[in-house]
Amino acid sequence: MSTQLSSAQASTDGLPAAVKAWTRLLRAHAATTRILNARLQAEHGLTINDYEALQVLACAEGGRLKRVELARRLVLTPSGVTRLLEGLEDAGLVARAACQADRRVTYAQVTDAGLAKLREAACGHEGSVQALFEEHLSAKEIEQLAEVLGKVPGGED
Amino acid sequence: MSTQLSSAQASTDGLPAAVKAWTRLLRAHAATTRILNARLQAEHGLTINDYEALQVLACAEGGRLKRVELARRLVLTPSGVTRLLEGLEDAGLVARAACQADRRVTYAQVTDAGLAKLREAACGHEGSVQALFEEHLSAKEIEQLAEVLGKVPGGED
DNA sequence: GGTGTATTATTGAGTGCGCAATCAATGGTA
DNA sequence: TACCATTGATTGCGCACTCAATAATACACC
Repeated sequence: MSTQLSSAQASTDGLPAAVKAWTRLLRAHAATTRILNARLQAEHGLTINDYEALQVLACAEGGRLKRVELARRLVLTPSGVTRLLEGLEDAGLVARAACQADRRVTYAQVTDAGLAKLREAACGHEGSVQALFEEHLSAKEIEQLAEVLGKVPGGED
Repeated sequence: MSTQLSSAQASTDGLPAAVKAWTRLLRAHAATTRILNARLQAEHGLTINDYEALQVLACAEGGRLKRVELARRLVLTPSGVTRLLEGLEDAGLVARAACQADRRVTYAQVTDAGLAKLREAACGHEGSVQALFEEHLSAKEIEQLAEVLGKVPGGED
Protein backbone atom coordinates (compact mmCIF):
# COMPACT_ATOMS: atom_id res chain seq x y z
CA MET A 1 0.00 0.00 0.00
CA SER A 2 1.78 3.03 -1.21
CA THR A 3 -0.23 5.72 0.42
CA GLN A 4 -3.63 4.27 0.76
CA LEU A 5 -5.11 6.52 -1.84
CA SER A 6 -6.71 3.65 -3.66
CA SER A 7 -9.31 1.77 -1.76
CA ALA A 8 -10.51 2.96 1.57
CA GLN A 9 -8.80 6.30 1.50
CA ALA A 10 -11.39 8.60 2.94
CA SER A 11 -9.80 11.68 1.54
CA THR A 12 -10.68 14.62 3.70
CA ASP A 13 -11.58 16.62 0.65
CA GLY A 14 -14.30 14.78 -1.15
CA LEU A 15 -16.41 14.63 1.97
CA PRO A 16 -19.88 16.15 1.99
CA ALA A 17 -19.95 19.51 3.69
CA ALA A 18 -22.27 18.14 6.36
CA VAL A 19 -19.69 15.54 7.35
CA LYS A 20 -17.00 18.16 7.61
CA ALA A 21 -19.28 20.31 9.75
CA TRP A 22 -20.03 17.31 11.92
CA THR A 23 -16.43 16.32 12.63
CA ARG A 24 -15.54 19.91 13.34
CA LEU A 25 -18.43 20.12 15.74
CA LEU A 26 -17.07 17.06 17.49
CA ARG A 27 -13.53 18.43 17.73
CA ALA A 28 -14.60 21.92 18.67
CA HIS A 29 -16.74 20.56 21.44
CA ALA A 30 -13.98 18.37 22.80
CA ALA A 31 -11.42 21.14 22.72
CA THR A 32 -13.56 23.91 24.15
CA THR A 33 -15.12 21.83 26.90
CA ARG A 34 -11.70 20.68 27.99
CA ILE A 35 -10.46 24.24 28.29
CA LEU A 36 -13.55 25.72 29.88
CA ASN A 37 -14.21 22.84 32.19
CA ALA A 38 -10.71 22.99 33.60
CA ARG A 39 -11.02 26.68 34.31
CA LEU A 40 -14.48 26.44 35.83
CA GLN A 41 -13.46 23.49 37.94
CA ALA A 42 -10.31 25.15 39.19
CA GLU A 43 -11.87 28.48 39.99
CA HIS A 44 -15.26 27.48 41.32
CA GLY A 45 -15.36 23.74 41.73
CA LEU A 46 -18.16 23.36 39.20
CA THR A 47 -18.35 21.23 36.10
CA ILE A 48 -19.83 22.69 32.96
CA ASN A 49 -23.01 20.75 33.52
CA ASP A 50 -23.21 21.89 37.12
CA TYR A 51 -23.03 25.43 35.87
CA GLU A 52 -25.50 24.87 33.08
CA ALA A 53 -27.99 23.27 35.45
CA LEU A 54 -27.78 26.18 37.87
CA GLN A 55 -28.13 28.59 35.00
CA VAL A 56 -31.17 26.88 33.55
CA LEU A 57 -32.83 26.62 36.93
CA ALA A 58 -32.11 30.24 37.76
CA CYS A 59 -33.83 31.29 34.56
CA ALA A 60 -36.89 29.16 35.20
CA GLU A 61 -40.14 30.33 36.78
CA GLY A 62 -39.61 30.31 40.53
CA GLY A 63 -36.10 28.97 40.10
CA ARG A 64 -37.34 25.44 39.77
CA LEU A 65 -38.09 22.82 37.19
CA LYS A 66 -39.38 19.29 36.99
CA ARG A 67 -36.45 16.97 36.63
CA VAL A 68 -37.72 15.67 33.36
CA GLU A 69 -37.91 19.19 32.01
CA LEU A 70 -34.40 19.95 33.19
CA ALA A 71 -33.21 16.83 31.40
CA ARG A 72 -34.84 17.99 28.21
CA ARG A 73 -33.26 21.42 28.40
CA LEU A 74 -29.79 20.17 29.23
CA VAL A 75 -30.10 17.37 26.69
CA LEU A 76 -29.40 14.76 29.33
CA THR A 77 -31.31 11.60 30.18
CA PRO A 78 -33.45 11.58 33.32
CA SER A 79 -30.92 9.36 35.03
CA GLY A 80 -28.17 11.74 34.10
CA VAL A 81 -30.11 14.52 35.78
CA THR A 82 -30.57 12.46 38.91
CA ARG A 83 -26.82 11.98 39.13
CA LEU A 84 -26.03 15.57 38.30
CA LEU A 85 -28.44 16.88 40.92
CA GLU A 86 -27.06 14.49 43.52
CA GLY A 87 -23.86 16.46 43.52
CA LEU A 88 -25.56 19.82 43.54
CA GLU A 89 -27.89 18.76 46.34
CA ASP A 90 -25.00 17.52 48.44
CA ALA A 91 -23.34 20.88 47.90
CA GLY A 92 -26.53 22.65 48.97
CA LEU A 93 -26.88 24.46 45.66
CA VAL A 94 -30.12 22.78 44.64
CA ALA A 95 -32.91 21.38 46.80
CA ARG A 96 -35.76 18.99 46.26
CA ALA A 97 -39.30 20.29 46.35
CA ALA A 98 -42.45 18.23 46.18
CA CYS A 99 -45.37 18.90 43.88
CA GLN A 100 -48.84 18.66 45.43
CA ALA A 101 -50.59 18.43 42.11
CA ASP A 102 -48.63 15.38 40.99
CA ARG A 103 -46.82 13.40 43.59
CA ARG A 104 -44.62 11.66 41.09
CA VAL A 105 -42.67 14.80 40.36
CA THR A 106 -40.03 16.38 42.51
CA TYR A 107 -38.87 19.78 41.51
CA ALA A 108 -35.26 20.77 41.36
CA GLN A 109 -35.11 24.13 43.10
CA VAL A 110 -32.09 26.43 43.11
CA THR A 111 -31.25 27.47 46.64
CA ASP A 112 -29.99 30.90 47.67
CA ALA A 113 -26.56 29.35 47.95
CA GLY A 114 -26.98 28.08 44.40
CA LEU A 115 -27.88 31.52 43.11
CA ALA A 116 -24.95 32.99 44.99
CA LYS A 117 -22.62 30.39 43.53
CA LEU A 118 -23.94 31.09 40.07
CA ARG A 119 -23.45 34.83 40.48
CA GLU A 120 -19.97 34.21 41.78
CA ALA A 121 -19.03 32.01 38.85
CA ALA A 122 -20.98 33.65 36.04
CA CYS A 123 -18.79 36.64 35.41
CA GLY A 124 -15.54 34.74 35.18
CA HIS A 125 -17.00 31.88 33.23
CA GLU A 126 -18.79 34.03 30.71
CA GLY A 127 -15.61 36.00 30.37
CA SER A 128 -13.68 32.83 29.60
CA VAL A 129 -16.24 31.82 27.02
CA GLN A 130 -16.22 35.20 25.40
CA ALA A 131 -12.44 35.38 25.36
CA LEU A 132 -12.14 31.91 23.89
CA PHE A 133 -14.55 32.60 21.06
CA GLU A 134 -13.45 36.13 20.32
CA GLU A 135 -9.88 34.99 20.14
CA HIS A 136 -10.72 32.96 17.08
CA LEU A 137 -13.90 34.41 15.58
CA SER A 138 -15.21 37.78 14.57
CA ALA A 139 -18.38 39.17 16.11
CA LYS A 140 -20.23 38.36 12.94
CA GLU A 141 -19.00 34.79 12.90
CA ILE A 142 -20.07 34.31 16.48
CA GLU A 143 -23.54 35.53 15.63
CA GLN A 144 -23.66 33.17 12.66
CA LEU A 145 -22.53 30.27 14.76
CA ALA A 146 -25.17 30.91 17.39
CA GLU A 147 -27.89 31.29 14.82
CA VAL A 148 -27.03 28.20 12.83
CA LEU A 149 -26.51 26.01 15.88
CA GLY A 150 -29.89 27.14 17.12
CA LYS A 151 -31.54 25.27 14.28
CA VAL A 152 -29.85 21.96 14.94
CA PRO A 153 -31.32 19.33 17.31
CA GLY A 154 -30.82 20.41 20.91
CA GLY A 155 -30.79 24.07 20.03
CA GLU A 156 -34.50 24.64 19.55
CA ASP A 157 -35.27 25.64 23.11
CA MET B 1 -43.04 36.19 33.57
CA SER B 2 -43.05 38.51 36.49
CA THR B 3 -40.68 36.33 38.35
CA GLN B 4 -37.10 36.14 39.29
CA LEU B 5 -36.14 39.06 37.14
CA SER B 6 -34.58 40.79 40.07
CA SER B 7 -31.55 39.18 41.57
CA ALA B 8 -29.91 36.22 39.98
CA GLN B 9 -32.14 36.06 36.97
CA ALA B 10 -29.78 35.21 34.18
CA SER B 11 -32.18 36.31 31.51
CA THR B 12 -31.46 34.40 28.37
CA ASP B 13 -31.62 37.60 26.39
CA GLY B 14 -28.96 39.89 27.73
CA LEU B 15 -26.29 37.26 27.27
CA PRO B 16 -23.27 37.95 25.09
CA ALA B 17 -23.53 36.32 21.69
CA ALA B 18 -20.50 34.17 22.45
CA VAL B 19 -22.24 32.65 25.45
CA LYS B 20 -25.31 31.87 23.41
CA ALA B 21 -23.14 30.25 20.76
CA TRP B 22 -21.38 28.27 23.44
CA THR B 23 -24.48 26.84 25.08
CA ARG B 24 -25.92 25.98 21.71
CA LEU B 25 -22.71 24.22 20.82
CA LEU B 26 -23.05 22.20 24.00
CA ARG B 27 -26.67 21.26 23.34
CA ALA B 28 -26.18 20.57 19.68
CA HIS B 29 -23.27 18.29 20.46
CA ALA B 30 -25.22 16.38 23.08
CA ALA B 31 -28.25 15.92 20.89
CA THR B 32 -26.47 14.99 17.69
CA THR B 33 -23.99 12.62 19.27
CA ARG B 34 -26.79 10.81 21.05
CA ILE B 35 -28.68 10.30 17.82
CA LEU B 36 -25.72 9.37 15.66
CA ASN B 37 -24.02 7.22 18.24
CA ALA B 38 -27.14 5.14 18.74
CA ARG B 39 -27.44 4.53 15.02
CA LEU B 40 -23.78 3.75 14.48
CA GLN B 41 -23.72 1.45 17.46
CA ALA B 42 -26.84 -0.41 16.41
CA GLU B 43 -25.86 -0.83 12.78
CA HIS B 44 -22.14 -1.46 13.02
CA GLY B 45 -21.20 -1.88 16.66
CA LEU B 46 -18.95 1.17 16.59
CA THR B 47 -18.96 4.22 18.80
CA ILE B 48 -18.47 7.61 17.23
CA ASN B 49 -14.90 7.68 18.46
CA ASP B 50 -14.22 4.21 17.12
CA TYR B 51 -15.37 5.43 13.76
CA GLU B 52 -13.44 8.67 13.96
CA ALA B 53 -10.27 6.84 14.90
CA LEU B 54 -10.59 4.47 11.96
CA GLN B 55 -11.32 7.37 9.68
CA VAL B 56 -8.34 9.42 10.84
CA LEU B 57 -6.01 6.44 10.57
CA ALA B 58 -7.30 5.52 7.13
CA CYS B 59 -6.53 9.02 5.92
CA ALA B 60 -3.03 8.99 7.33
CA GLU B 61 0.13 8.11 5.42
CA GLY B 62 0.40 4.35 5.40
CA GLY B 63 -2.77 4.04 7.45
CA ARG B 64 -0.91 4.59 10.67
CA LEU B 65 -0.17 7.25 13.20
CA LYS B 66 1.75 7.69 16.41
CA ARG B 67 -0.61 7.38 19.30
CA VAL B 68 0.22 10.85 20.50
CA GLU B 69 -0.63 12.25 17.09
CA LEU B 70 -3.90 10.37 16.99
CA ALA B 71 -4.74 11.83 20.38
CA ARG B 72 -4.06 15.30 19.08
CA ARG B 73 -6.26 14.83 16.05
CA LEU B 74 -9.15 13.29 17.93
CA VAL B 75 -8.79 15.80 20.75
CA LEU B 76 -8.38 13.04 23.29
CA THR B 77 -5.73 12.54 25.98
CA PRO B 78 -3.04 9.93 25.34
CA SER B 79 -4.60 7.66 27.91
CA GLY B 80 -7.95 8.04 26.23
CA VAL B 81 -6.34 6.86 23.01
CA THR B 82 -4.81 3.86 24.72
CA ARG B 83 -8.23 2.83 25.95
CA LEU B 84 -9.95 3.55 22.69
CA LEU B 85 -7.42 1.50 20.75
CA GLU B 86 -7.67 -1.36 23.21
CA GLY B 87 -11.16 -2.00 21.95
CA LEU B 88 -10.24 -1.64 18.31
CA GLU B 89 -7.22 -3.90 18.72
CA ASP B 90 -9.31 -6.56 20.41
CA ALA B 91 -11.70 -6.35 17.49
CA GLY B 92 -8.82 -6.68 15.06
CA LEU B 93 -9.53 -3.36 13.39
CA VAL B 94 -6.29 -1.72 14.45
CA ALA B 95 -2.88 -3.26 15.13
CA ARG B 96 0.25 -2.16 16.91
CA ALA B 97 3.37 -1.51 14.92
CA ALA B 98 6.76 -0.71 16.29
CA CYS B 99 8.94 2.16 15.16
CA GLN B 100 12.60 1.37 14.61
CA ALA B 101 13.63 4.98 14.67
CA ASP B 102 12.17 5.62 18.11
CA ARG B 103 11.39 2.69 20.29
CA ARG B 104 9.16 4.70 22.56
CA VAL B 105 6.49 4.99 19.94
CA THR B 106 4.10 2.33 18.81
CA TYR B 107 2.09 3.14 15.77
CA ALA B 108 -1.60 2.52 15.54
CA GLN B 109 -2.09 0.82 12.20
CA VAL B 110 -5.47 0.22 10.57
CA THR B 111 -5.77 -3.38 9.50
CA ASP B 112 -7.47 -4.59 6.38
CA ALA B 113 -10.39 -5.60 8.55
CA GLY B 114 -10.43 -2.07 9.91
CA LEU B 115 -10.54 -0.60 6.44
CA ALA B 116 -13.29 -3.01 5.49
CA LYS B 117 -15.27 -2.09 8.58
CA LEU B 118 -14.84 1.57 7.81
CA ARG B 119 -15.99 1.11 4.23
CA GLU B 120 -18.95 -0.87 5.47
CA ALA B 121 -19.97 1.78 7.97
CA ALA B 122 -19.01 4.93 6.11
CA CYS B 123 -21.85 5.11 3.66
CA GLY B 124 -24.62 4.65 6.19
CA HIS B 125 -23.02 6.85 8.79
CA GLU B 126 -22.23 9.70 6.47
CA GLY B 127 -25.76 9.40 5.17
CA SER B 128 -27.09 9.74 8.70
CA VAL B 129 -24.94 12.78 9.31
CA GLN B 130 -25.99 14.37 6.07
CA ALA B 131 -29.65 13.65 6.65
CA LEU B 132 -29.51 15.02 10.17
CA PHE B 133 -27.91 18.28 9.15
CA GLU B 134 -29.83 18.80 5.94
CA GLU B 135 -33.06 18.23 7.76
CA HIS B 136 -32.45 21.40 9.73
CA LEU B 137 -29.99 23.51 7.75
CA SER B 138 -29.62 24.80 4.22
CA ALA B 139 -26.55 23.94 2.18
CA LYS B 140 -25.25 27.42 2.76
CA GLU B 141 -25.72 27.19 6.50
CA ILE B 142 -23.90 23.89 6.58
CA GLU B 143 -20.97 25.45 4.75
CA GLN B 144 -20.97 28.36 7.15
CA LEU B 145 -21.05 26.06 10.12
CA ALA B 146 -18.12 24.02 8.86
CA GLU B 147 -16.12 27.09 8.07
CA VAL B 148 -16.69 28.85 11.35
CA LEU B 149 -16.14 25.74 13.46
CA GLY B 150 -12.88 25.22 11.63
CA LYS B 151 -11.48 28.33 13.27
CA VAL B 152 -12.29 27.31 16.80
CA PRO B 153 -9.89 25.27 18.97
CA GLY B 154 -9.86 21.66 17.85
CA GLY B 155 -10.82 22.52 14.32
CA GLU B 156 -7.51 23.75 13.03
CA ASP B 157 -6.28 20.39 11.76
C1' DG C 1 30.28 8.48 28.24
C1' DG C 2 27.30 9.62 31.93
C1' DT C 3 23.63 12.84 33.63
C1' DG C 4 19.38 15.52 33.37
C1' DT C 5 15.31 16.77 30.93
C1' DA C 6 11.70 15.91 27.63
C1' DT C 7 8.70 12.79 25.23
C1' DT C 8 5.85 8.42 24.45
C1' DA C 9 2.89 5.23 26.21
C1' DT C 10 0.55 2.76 29.83
C1' DT C 11 -1.80 1.94 34.30
C1' DG C 12 -4.74 2.71 38.59
C1' DA C 13 -8.27 5.21 40.48
C1' DG C 14 -12.18 7.82 39.97
C1' DT C 15 -16.14 10.42 37.50
C1' DG C 16 -20.02 11.36 34.59
C1' DC C 17 -23.34 9.62 32.02
C1' DG C 18 -26.32 6.29 29.16
C1' DC C 19 -29.29 2.16 28.94
C1' DA C 20 -32.47 -0.97 30.75
C1' DA C 21 -35.11 -2.30 34.48
C1' DT C 22 -37.95 -0.90 38.18
C1' DC C 23 -41.18 1.48 41.26
C1' DA C 24 -44.66 4.93 42.18
C1' DA C 25 -48.27 7.76 40.84
C1' DT C 26 -51.65 9.41 37.31
C1' DG C 27 -55.51 9.30 34.18
C1' DG C 28 -58.47 7.19 30.92
C1' DT C 29 -61.75 3.35 30.01
C1' DA C 30 -65.25 0.24 30.94
C1' DT D 1 -64.38 0.13 41.05
C1' DA D 2 -60.91 -2.43 38.77
C1' DC D 3 -57.66 -2.25 35.25
C1' DC D 4 -53.99 -0.75 32.26
C1' DA D 5 -51.16 2.25 29.63
C1' DT D 6 -48.37 6.39 30.46
C1' DT D 7 -45.32 9.36 32.85
C1' DG D 8 -41.74 10.82 36.47
C1' DA D 9 -37.92 9.45 38.93
C1' DT D 10 -34.41 6.35 40.62
C1' DT D 11 -31.09 2.39 40.62
C1' DG D 12 -27.69 -1.27 38.95
C1' DC D 13 -24.53 -1.94 35.69
C1' DG D 14 -21.23 -0.77 32.43
C1' DC D 15 -18.54 2.18 29.31
C1' DA D 16 -15.53 5.93 27.98
C1' DC D 17 -12.97 9.11 29.40
C1' DT D 18 -9.74 12.11 32.53
C1' DC D 19 -6.00 12.90 35.89
C1' DA D 20 -1.88 11.68 38.23
C1' DA D 21 1.73 8.60 38.60
C1' DT D 22 5.00 5.51 36.40
C1' DA D 23 8.28 3.28 33.21
C1' DA D 24 10.97 3.38 29.14
C1' DT D 25 13.37 5.65 25.66
C1' DA D 26 15.55 9.71 23.38
C1' DC D 27 18.48 13.56 23.11
C1' DA D 28 21.37 17.63 24.58
C1' DC D 29 25.25 18.93 27.05
C1' DC D 30 29.57 19.17 29.18
